[in-house]
Amino acid sequence: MDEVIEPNNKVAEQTPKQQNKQELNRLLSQEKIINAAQQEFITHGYKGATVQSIADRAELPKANVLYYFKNKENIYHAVLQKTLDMWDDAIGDIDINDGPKVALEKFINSKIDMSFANPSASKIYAMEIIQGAPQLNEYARTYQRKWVREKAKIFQHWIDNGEMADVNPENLIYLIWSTTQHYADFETQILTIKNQREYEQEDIDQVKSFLIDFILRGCKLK
Amino acid sequence: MDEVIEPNNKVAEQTPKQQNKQELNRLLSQEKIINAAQQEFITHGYKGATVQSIADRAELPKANVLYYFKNKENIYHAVLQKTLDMWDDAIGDIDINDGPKVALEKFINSKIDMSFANPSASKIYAMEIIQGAPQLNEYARTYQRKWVREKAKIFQHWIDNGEMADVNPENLIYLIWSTTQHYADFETQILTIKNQREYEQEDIDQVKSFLIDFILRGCKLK
DNA sequence: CGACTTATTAACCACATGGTCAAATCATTA
DNA sequence: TAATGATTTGACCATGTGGTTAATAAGTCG
Repeated sequence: MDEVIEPNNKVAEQTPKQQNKQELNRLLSQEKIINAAQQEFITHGYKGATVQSIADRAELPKANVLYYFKNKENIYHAVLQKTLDMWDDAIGDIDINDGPKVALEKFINSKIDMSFANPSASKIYAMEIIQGAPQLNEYARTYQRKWVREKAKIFQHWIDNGEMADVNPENLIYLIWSTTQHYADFETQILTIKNQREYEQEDIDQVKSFLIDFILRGCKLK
Repeated sequence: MDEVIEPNNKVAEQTPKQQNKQELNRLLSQEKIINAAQQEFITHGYKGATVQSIADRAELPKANVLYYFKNKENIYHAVLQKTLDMWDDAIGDIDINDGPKVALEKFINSKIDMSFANPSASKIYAMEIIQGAPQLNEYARTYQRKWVREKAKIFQHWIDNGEMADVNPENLIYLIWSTTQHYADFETQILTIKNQREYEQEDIDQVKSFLIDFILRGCKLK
């Protein structure tokens, strides 16, 4: 009886995931291209990554890549967009109701997870900022500025309430960003110093407990 | 005919500071080129920086630039070398005789000063590492690995001696590196968020006291 | 099936760029 | 001052690369 309102109708108009062979294949190709491009952009920079090298890595002919994305800049934008989406998704929020200790733990945790799970996104983002954020200025100017000021206000509230040490909230945010992202961006350096080929779960756990412990203590929450 | 093989050949090979007009001019041009190249490499990446753009910025004809540096790769190496030299010079050492508190204060201080005084060097270095350190692998493998292990040992000594909290020394070093360099590498982002055009002395002092305070507390030194 | 849309790909091309060269100029030294 | 060497620079060229095109194939839908 509760046979739903739409039995076999075209539901899911929002996300028409795979309707037919063409559609499916198109999405697949686009993703292959974006992933290939991401790697090429990281290792060779925007100008250094050639459409041909992206095509090779995606195992598609160059003309086919240009068929899906009008031009190289378009590919880059797609990569950047994917990066920002991931950032927004994965970024743990800072909830005033959690109180400083739990909120910080949650936040640091999710940042570290993101860093280790997808270092490529972090790297693309970092390079973009270092180069002067030609494409992301607007993003920083609106979205991030708002985010930082909002969260800073929450920290300030806790500080005024005597719930944590009187540290500058903005600098605290930067400290968390920088320390967590460092393990993604400087992966090569850290692994070389540690003489390891890649991170292990143990490393991740170790970093996590170190940072949470250290930062909480810095905030007099421990 | 042949005026001797090497009669009065290049004297003063060590430090021929300024002997004559030519020598002086050569050094001047080389420095102009390296500085111009540094900026171009930061904003456009290795491949994206053209010899022509470097020449323009240095206010020299392209052929002249190629006269002083055989090719583009050579220019890049010079920029990288300058960066590493600066790193080595400016990096405050960690002296076991200072004890943890003073040693950390000194170290953080010099790192921050370096970051704000020469963000370009930090950026070049960061980009190189993010891209997989194609040129700096050897540097990390030998010099840095040794440095980190040496300093980690000093921290461990203090920890064993009960002079500071039992934090992982290696992660502590990364934390200091990442937090201090962040203000150079992500300068664009931070300034955009703060809605400022450039850092002021006040900002530098503020960051300095925040970081020293926070890190010392994290190490239970305060 | 048959009309139509979408996808695939080799062959091209215009142009930017790294690097060379040779002729002219400047500096140094005997 | 003359000889020698260092520097300067416009003109040039080979190559790599982003992007186009056109012809063919594959998929879709009535």
